[in-house]
Amino acid sequence: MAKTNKTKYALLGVLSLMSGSGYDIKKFCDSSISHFWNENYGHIYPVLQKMEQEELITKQVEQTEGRPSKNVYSITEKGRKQLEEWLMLPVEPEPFRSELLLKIFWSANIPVENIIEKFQQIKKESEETLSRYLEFENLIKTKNENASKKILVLWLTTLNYGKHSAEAKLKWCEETLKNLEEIKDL
Amino acid sequence: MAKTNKTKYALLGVLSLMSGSGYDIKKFCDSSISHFWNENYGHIYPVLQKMEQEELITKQVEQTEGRPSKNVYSITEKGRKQLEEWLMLPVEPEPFRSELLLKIFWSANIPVENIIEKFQQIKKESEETLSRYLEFENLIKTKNENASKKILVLWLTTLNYGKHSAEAKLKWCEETLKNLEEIKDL
DNA sequence: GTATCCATGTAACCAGTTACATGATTGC
DNA sequence: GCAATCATGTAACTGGTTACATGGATAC
Repeated sequence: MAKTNKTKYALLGVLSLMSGSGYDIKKFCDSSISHFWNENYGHIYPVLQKMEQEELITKQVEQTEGRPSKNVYSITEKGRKQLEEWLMLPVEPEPFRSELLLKIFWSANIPVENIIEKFQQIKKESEETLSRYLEFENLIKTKNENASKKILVLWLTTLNYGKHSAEAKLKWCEETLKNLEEIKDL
Repeated sequence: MAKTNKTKYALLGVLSLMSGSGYDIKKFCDSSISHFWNENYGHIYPVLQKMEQEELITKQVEQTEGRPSKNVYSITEKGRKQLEEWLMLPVEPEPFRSELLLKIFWSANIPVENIIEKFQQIKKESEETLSRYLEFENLIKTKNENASKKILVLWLTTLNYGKHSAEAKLKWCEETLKNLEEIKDL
């Protein structure tokens, strides 16, 4: 069984909230789900075309004065149904691949100082990530006061995942740095 | 800049510990780094061939009675050097994509009961993952008593990452379940 | 006699990234 | 005058997965 194309559902998700062009969709993604999902034009445009053929979305060309013409896509009933079917399905376990852990695992011959540097860097990045999440949380809470409680809970849940995993990473770095300092002088 | 082929380094890593065939390498991966890295034959064999051409590894054909012939690969000096160069480099931030979070984000029209079920399942999986890590930790500690302290620390560090993130996921599930129960009857 | 292990490989395919190409408008 | 924004797309490429093909040996 071939891997299902999840980009399709990401785009359908955006179009279930609003009609828009590939460009609009990309912007929306960047400002809302970028902490766990990214898309790039080179993929968005062909997938939109394919979805139009499958009648999951429809296209309307919009001409504005002195602007490049815009292909505005809207989700169809069929599209909405397919999205919901997918959403109802249980989540498949996602294979996890980490370059970081791979490097650590094979670092027996690398100077401990180099490994320590790496962990200091990762620790710093985790701290930054964490504070970005906290900021973003406030933004969501204040900007969406009139959104439904359910949507708010769902959106905060995705954020909360980020917070928990950044915190976990941070703790891991601290523990590891302690362990590495211990073996530094052996 | 094209994405660098990390499978190459995974295979070089294994071959830096031991010479072996594609089959051996796969077995090793499955039993040691499978909690953060996976490889499959369809990728291993062609990459091994390519690496041989680049002189990072050498091949020796081994014939045993009543066995399929075996291509035993060994790492060369050049291969060892390339591996170490890569290991010394700082870790690039890894783009993160989560189908789970994508589904949650778009679940505004999905019954809360369905979402709750998903989280119960994920919680269960996290608990299982966590206990597998704990078992594996004991295994590593007892089985590698005579390994160098450094290697032990490195290996346990990769495991520890898994433990921390499984714990974080568990906590996240519990919090989310509480939140979902609250909005269930709205 | 059946399932699993040992062992290697290819072909088809899909997802996703990067670079390239174009060009007008708006804001500084 | 320059950078950024708006806007769409294609081509080349890479990485990775799955399915297919083969076949003897061993363990139950």
